[in-house]
Amino acid sequence: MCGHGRNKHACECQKPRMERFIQPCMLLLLYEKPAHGYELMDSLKEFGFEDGADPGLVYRNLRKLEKEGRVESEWETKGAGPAKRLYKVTPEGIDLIHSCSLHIRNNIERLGYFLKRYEQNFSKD
Amino acid sequence: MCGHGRNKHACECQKPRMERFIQPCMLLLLYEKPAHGYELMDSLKEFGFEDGADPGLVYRNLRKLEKEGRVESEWETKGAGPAKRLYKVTPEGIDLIHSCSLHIRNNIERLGYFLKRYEQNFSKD
DNA sequence: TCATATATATGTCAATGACATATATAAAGG
DNA sequence: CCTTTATATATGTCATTGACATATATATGA
Repeated sequence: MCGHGRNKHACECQKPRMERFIQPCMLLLLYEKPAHGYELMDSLKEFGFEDGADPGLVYRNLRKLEKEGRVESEWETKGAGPAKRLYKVTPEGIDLIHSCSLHIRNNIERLGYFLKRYEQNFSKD
Repeated sequence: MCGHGRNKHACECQKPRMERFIQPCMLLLLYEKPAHGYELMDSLKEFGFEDGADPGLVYRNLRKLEKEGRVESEWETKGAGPAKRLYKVTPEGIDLIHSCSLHIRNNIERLGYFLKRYEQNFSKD
């Protein structure tokens, strides 16, 4: 089975990977509330990353975003469990959220155009 | 400059690649009318592939789709210019169009959810 | 003490896309 | 006739990305 919600279906095609979609999602979550990677893995479910996002993806993207100055972090040694790195968005990160949202708008338009054209060919009216 | 139409903007983030989006677009075009690669490169503009799609992408995807039985082709030696390969969609290709359209619906939902949440944070009301 | 939950990090491989380049044919213009 | 351009297909190479596996360490609870 593939997909979720109303669109769950037996799948014969490859899953679209939503490439790079994880980055704006992580940034938006961090904008709403500073968090550490382990939390993000879970809250990314809200954006459709089923079963929680892959740890490798999350941590590597966090480090990449930090190298680019989009987020910054500090170690939290206090509290329960092993030390965690608390991430916050920087102003540059917020800029990235804005420009990503424009791309996402574009993509919705393109995908919507595909669907419209798809339905012109296949809808049974 | 990045993007097109209403959403054209000065870009500071990486271009989303619309990974695999080219395949359903090619299949839908071929469903509407059998064509050869060179034509597709041009008509993919309608789906937002600016300046026409990359020849490498188009031809490699055509060969891949043919290997998977989603399209079939025959050489056209007649007519003007060098020999061209005329591609048609197979029933398996049509199945792929349908399941891709479900994925695309999912993606629109996910992207729409991101936008909604983005606007909750940033719209200036 | 042993298993489990929390937390971060890296290794490896395949899929994908971007860009460059190779090839051949035909038409058009000088 | 020769050169340029348009048509047409195909491959080479490299970086990015994602999927999956694995390594590591700390605290908690049974």
